[in-house]
Amino acid sequence: MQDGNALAVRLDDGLDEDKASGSREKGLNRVLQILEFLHATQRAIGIGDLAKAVSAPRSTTYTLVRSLVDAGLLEMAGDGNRVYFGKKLYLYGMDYVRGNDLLRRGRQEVDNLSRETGETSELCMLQSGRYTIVHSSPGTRPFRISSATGLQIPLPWTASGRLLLAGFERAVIEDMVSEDDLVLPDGRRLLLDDFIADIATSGAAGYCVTSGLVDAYTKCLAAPVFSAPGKVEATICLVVPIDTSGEKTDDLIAMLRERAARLSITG
Amino acid sequence: MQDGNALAVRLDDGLDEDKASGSREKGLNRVLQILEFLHATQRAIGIGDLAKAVSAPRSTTYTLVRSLVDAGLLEMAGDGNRVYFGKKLYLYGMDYVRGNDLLRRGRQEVDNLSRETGETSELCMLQSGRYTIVHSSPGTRPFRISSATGLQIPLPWTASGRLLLAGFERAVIEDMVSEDDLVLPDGRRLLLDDFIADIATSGAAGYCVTSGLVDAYTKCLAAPVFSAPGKVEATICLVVPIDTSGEKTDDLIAMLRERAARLSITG
DNA sequence: AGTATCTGTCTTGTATAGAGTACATGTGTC
DNA sequence: GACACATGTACTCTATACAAGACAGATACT
Repeated sequence: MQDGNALAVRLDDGLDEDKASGSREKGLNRVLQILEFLHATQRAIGIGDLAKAVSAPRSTTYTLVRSLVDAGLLEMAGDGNRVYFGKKLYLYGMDYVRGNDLLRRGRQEVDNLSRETGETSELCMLQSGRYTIVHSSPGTRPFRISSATGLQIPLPWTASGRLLLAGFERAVIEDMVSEDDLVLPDGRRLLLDDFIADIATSGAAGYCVTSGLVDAYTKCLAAPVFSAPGKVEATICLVVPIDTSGEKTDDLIAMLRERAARLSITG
Repeated sequence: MQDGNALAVRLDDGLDEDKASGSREKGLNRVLQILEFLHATQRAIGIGDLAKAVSAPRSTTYTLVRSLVDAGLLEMAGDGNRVYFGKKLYLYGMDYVRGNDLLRRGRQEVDNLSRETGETSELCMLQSGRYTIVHSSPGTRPFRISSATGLQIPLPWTASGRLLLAGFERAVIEDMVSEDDLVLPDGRRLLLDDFIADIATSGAAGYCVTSGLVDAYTKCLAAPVFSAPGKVEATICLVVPIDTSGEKTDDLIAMLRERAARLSITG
């Protein structure tokens, strides 16, 4: 592996990584970076490469990985000297689901929706200032739009993003959305003001539709799930072909809004 | 802190906790203890209480929890100043499932089994030297035997435990099984030699049945899932009423073994 | 009012965890 | 065989992360 950068991934987001560089770094932070990196790459990696990837000293990485493997948060992957997430993280994740009504019911509802409509359906939330697909159910189309659970996408690219930011101060939104986030995959550039206006109208309307934003062939319908009046905790959304008729789209939106309302906690 | 033990939970297992006590402790270890404690208690807890529970200084606990909350591994629970597992752990857990064929297929198979037989079915694995219920599907009996995912039970109490230890050295087994583990819930005491003999016969037979071990009313049927010839990676098991007829038991065992074989990777 | 017990933040000294470096071992290539 | 480049472990040295304690603000009970 001469290039080694085949694994290059955006890490410099949630945790501000590099700072003054050369300096000594807290072990816990290194661990958080390791986990974040594994989440981004979605595959097992050798310890040496891992050290490079999170730009940590090799010796440190070895000791940290040993701790994590002993604790079961990481596991040595089958073929020898690679590590990936471990069973413990799965167990903790299940604990989270159990303690979180919204997630549990939301997953169920999303599965139902995709089965009933045949379209890809997703449950989305804000995760440390970023849009995250928390659960996704594929739908039955021959060429289905796949998007992995846990994928993080810039907020302005999505319908759900517009709903999730409802009620936030302008300053907070500016903080969450980087310049890069405003550039769509096809190179087009959104204006921050337009985006903020979209947020307001979507919030008022109680749903949001975006067409051809992340790609040219799909349209995204989303409805907000409230954890308290005015507070959007999550969204459920459907990804449909962009040429879906207006009538059908309206039906799906109505369906989506009804399900979202059922999931909401109307305190 | 004279009492404070309302929250006392067995923590002194995987990680050897107390050691020389008064001494300074690595932040990462404290974090691992915190996660383990939350997993054991299965509920949100105040930061002050958390500090007591893992016997860490309050100030340290505050900083660690802040880091973990910022990273999304923990979340402040709804009502104010309590913490519990966060979304990130769920996402990491899903990554684990995705990267782990056996777990993914095993969950599926267990769900099928419990639907087809109506009995409680479980997927079990060794997790840092302890028996762990990795996935469990309830079955349809009016009074069903419930056992939570992630629950850890002494190996000698279970049929799966006997299969999971197949092929291990006697010394290793002695190391994994404490004196307490040999005492059943009703007070009866198993002999280590008998247990080790059970392991051998179960391994040879390719299945294991235990009756009335954890409680007087149930019988546990288990079959091994292999990750390589001779290496037991997991078990699938059925929990049935103790008075299930011999004939029906035999049928279920045959079914179980067939499913387990299908899950196995026969290198 | 006074007392007691929380929570959350901040500051300071020092034990120690992390960084750097070296070395033994393994593997592939020329 | 010599070289380049991995992995995994072991060793010091010192910058700093942890621990302890003080502090202000809440809440609660007498």
